[in-house]
Amino acid sequence: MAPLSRTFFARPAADVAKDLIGATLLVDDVGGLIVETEAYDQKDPASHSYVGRTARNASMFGPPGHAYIYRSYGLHWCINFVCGAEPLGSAVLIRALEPATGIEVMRQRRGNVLPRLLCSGPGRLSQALGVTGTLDGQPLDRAPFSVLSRTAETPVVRGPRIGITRGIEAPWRFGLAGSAYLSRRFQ
DNA sequence: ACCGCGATCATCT
DNA sequence: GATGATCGCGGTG
Repeated sequence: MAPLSRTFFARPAADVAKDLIGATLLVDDVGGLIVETEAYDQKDPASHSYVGRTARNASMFGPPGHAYIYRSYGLHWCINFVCGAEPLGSAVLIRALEPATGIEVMRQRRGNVLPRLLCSGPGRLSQALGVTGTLDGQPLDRAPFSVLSRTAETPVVRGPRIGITRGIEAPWRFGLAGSAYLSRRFQ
């Protein structure tokens, strides 16, 4: 598995989101296989970048291959990979992982919960990997991050995104077909 | 299985 | 004062 290069991320968000399925995300050697993603871009009414650059979304307008991390509902952290060429303001939300390494650490952080609930959701996986706002804007090709390319061809399914009230029709959610670690099933 | 709700806070009206 | 790219729990069918 090779680290994903910055050029990998310098493409439209939907392309990156699809190609991230099957890749590996680690934070300080805790993480696993990416099984669910969603794409957001600046023209998208569901996107944080839709209203233009603000203090919160500044990382979305920075260089590709960096993290955009925000707080959700005042409680949870969620991690995105900034991507796209011009125009800026696009990112991929990482929604679910299949846990692979550091599972004991995940269990300590998440509480003694069923394995399939460790990383099945953007807030859950951020908690399991110890992701907080201090990593917002940090590059993905350096510690503590490691994002590694997938090793085999991967069957990808797609559908509408979850938990949004605008842009609900766009099929910009991607998943590993048949995975038991999705936050919700497709179709 | 589905539904409703409370937690908690940055951002915006 | 309301809203959200969420989660976990407790109720009901």
